[in-house]
Amino acid sequence: MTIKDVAAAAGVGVATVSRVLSGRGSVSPKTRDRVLVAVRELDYRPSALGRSLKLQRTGSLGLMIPDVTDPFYAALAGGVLACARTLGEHVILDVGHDDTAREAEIVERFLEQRVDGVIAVPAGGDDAIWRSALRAGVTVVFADRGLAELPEVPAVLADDRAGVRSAVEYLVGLGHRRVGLLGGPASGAPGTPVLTAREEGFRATLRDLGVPVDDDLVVRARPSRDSAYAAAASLFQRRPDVTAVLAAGHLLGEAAVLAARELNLRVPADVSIAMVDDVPWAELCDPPLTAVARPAADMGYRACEVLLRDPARRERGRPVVLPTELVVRGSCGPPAGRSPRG
Amino acid sequence: MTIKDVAAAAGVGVATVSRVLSGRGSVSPKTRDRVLVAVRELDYRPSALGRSLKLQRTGSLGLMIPDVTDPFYAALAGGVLACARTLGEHVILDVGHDDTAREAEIVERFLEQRVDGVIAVPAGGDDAIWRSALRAGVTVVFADRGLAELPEVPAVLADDRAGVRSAVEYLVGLGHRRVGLLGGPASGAPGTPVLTAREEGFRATLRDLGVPVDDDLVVRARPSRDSAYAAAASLFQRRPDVTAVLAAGHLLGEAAVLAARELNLRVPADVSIAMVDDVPWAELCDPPLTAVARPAADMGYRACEVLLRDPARRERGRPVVLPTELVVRGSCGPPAGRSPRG
DNA sequence: GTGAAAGCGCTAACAT
DNA sequence: ATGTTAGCGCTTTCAC
Repeated sequence: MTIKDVAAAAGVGVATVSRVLSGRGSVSPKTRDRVLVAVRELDYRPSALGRSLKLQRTGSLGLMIPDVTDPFYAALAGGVLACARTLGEHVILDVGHDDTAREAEIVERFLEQRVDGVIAVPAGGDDAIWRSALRAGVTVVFADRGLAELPEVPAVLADDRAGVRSAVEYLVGLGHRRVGLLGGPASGAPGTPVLTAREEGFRATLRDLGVPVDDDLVVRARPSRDSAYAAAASLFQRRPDVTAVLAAGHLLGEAAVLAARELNLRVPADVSIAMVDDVPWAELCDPPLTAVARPAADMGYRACEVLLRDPARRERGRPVVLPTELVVRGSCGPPAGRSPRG
Repeated sequence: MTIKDVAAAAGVGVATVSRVLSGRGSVSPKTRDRVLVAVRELDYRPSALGRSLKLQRTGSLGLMIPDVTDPFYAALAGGVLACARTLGEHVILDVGHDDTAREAEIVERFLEQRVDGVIAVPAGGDDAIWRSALRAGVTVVFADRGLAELPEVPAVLADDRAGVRSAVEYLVGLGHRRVGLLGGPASGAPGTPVLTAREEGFRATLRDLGVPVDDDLVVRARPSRDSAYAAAASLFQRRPDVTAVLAAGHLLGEAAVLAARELNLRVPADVSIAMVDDVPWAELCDPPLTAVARPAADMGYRACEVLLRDPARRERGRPVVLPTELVVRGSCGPPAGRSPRG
């Protein structure tokens, strides 16, 4: 079924069919109807392939996230889908697993597909991919993480520094003096400074509040559940004097909760726990976890908007920074110390 | 940058370039190199549009799930992506939110995009969409839910009945006699018999075990958090004598946990809770929740395989049924009764 | 081994 | 108001 068949069936030229279907140009009501009838009769569906080829525009955008299974990125993807829908675009999704080689393949594919734009949560450490995309003429927008090497690529970020600050201020306000940070790129490519904003925010806030920063309380995990758990458990064991810990991501928060439970530490009686990323389980935990909510869906939505309808913002490469919110629940309380080994 | 430019730059015909790039046909090593050099020089990337148009095959498949944000469907999507990757396809993702009108739009778009196939978790109640897709010649595979009206569409399902059975047997084995079911389409379109397999499995198992089925203990919620919570809370309040409850989905499980907590019911001392779907938070709960694990990622992977490389299986419409597994954690114990109103 | 040319389905400029 | 046609970028016969 092609436009030709419809034209033949309706006894008109292909241009006319195109005109009635696209609504552009003028056609007499009579012929319009004839065409419409033929379309229904033949169950005709215009091929996006033909159109895209002609128009040099596919109506599709590529979305690359590290992992669909991660509730944060899933929410981000949801935001992108919502926005894309309102703008009449569809989205090609793929997961890079923070592996630059894989990311390169994915972006390459996006380019071959001639997507109208790309939204990506980049692993970092591979500006080559993105430069190549830029050279090819696709517009790229980063979400959740920006790349310092590529200031020309607009980014939509959460205000991590402020988020961490609010959490640390809350903890210190509760009376904590020895608060640990469970950090490191629990998500993010190995070796990249992805999460340093959080660690920096942590240190800066402590400093501002006049609380001494104990480097021994700042631990970094590699981006795996095992590593996160090991980091959390070792922190709790090595330093029975920590009264509060801030996890710089939901994987790390999960590890903290699990490790505390395993070591029979009561939360918040023995140790207070807070984390960055207000994922759904935070509320189901017992006690429910205090968390810094980053607007994942909004970030996705916004990134899509910037990509598709904000050329102005796109030009000047200043990132869009969205606010975070501290959601206080029951996992933090005043410090009470604990006997060594809980 | 088109194939023409490359041909010109290399001083050959476009056919030769095509041959080199596709690896089909024969070209002398000399010309091959010349072409390859030109390709790199010009940073040429073949357009999937042109190729797809010619080949009548896009290398893409449409994936429609109710919600990316739902950990179960996110995992399913992950499985599809993994399989698609190995088969060299890319996936266009969209979310239907169990709204048939929206589903229709999405499928329509898939068809216009000329996807090679569609994987969908259908809301049900709209076979028109799917018949139209079938008529258009696209292969469709359902995942997670099948449509009775469309037995000709292959489906990849979890063995819900067996899963529920294992949970009920476990509960009854623990000594429970008054076990409630939190059911209804907590996910699934309103009014569809989507979850009835679980309810049926529940009743059948109880019957087989010689435990009387109390209809009053079987409650159905609409697919929203609020409705699920209301159903759970009202069950607990109305029937202080229930000693165990099986939630037929993770949204319902969440509601059960929250309601129990709100009503100060201790788990499992006052009431045992188990649920269908072993989502990540089940392990983070306190106590960790016993759950029937359905292989979401496998289902996605399998659905993709069936779609792309199992024409045989596709023909005979028997669904692929994947096994579930009961993951026993700490949320269930022997019944102990509780004083009215917890 | 290589090139010319047809054609995939569509839109838009041009002609009528 | 409507038909004819070129051409979007590619693959693939078919000649040579």
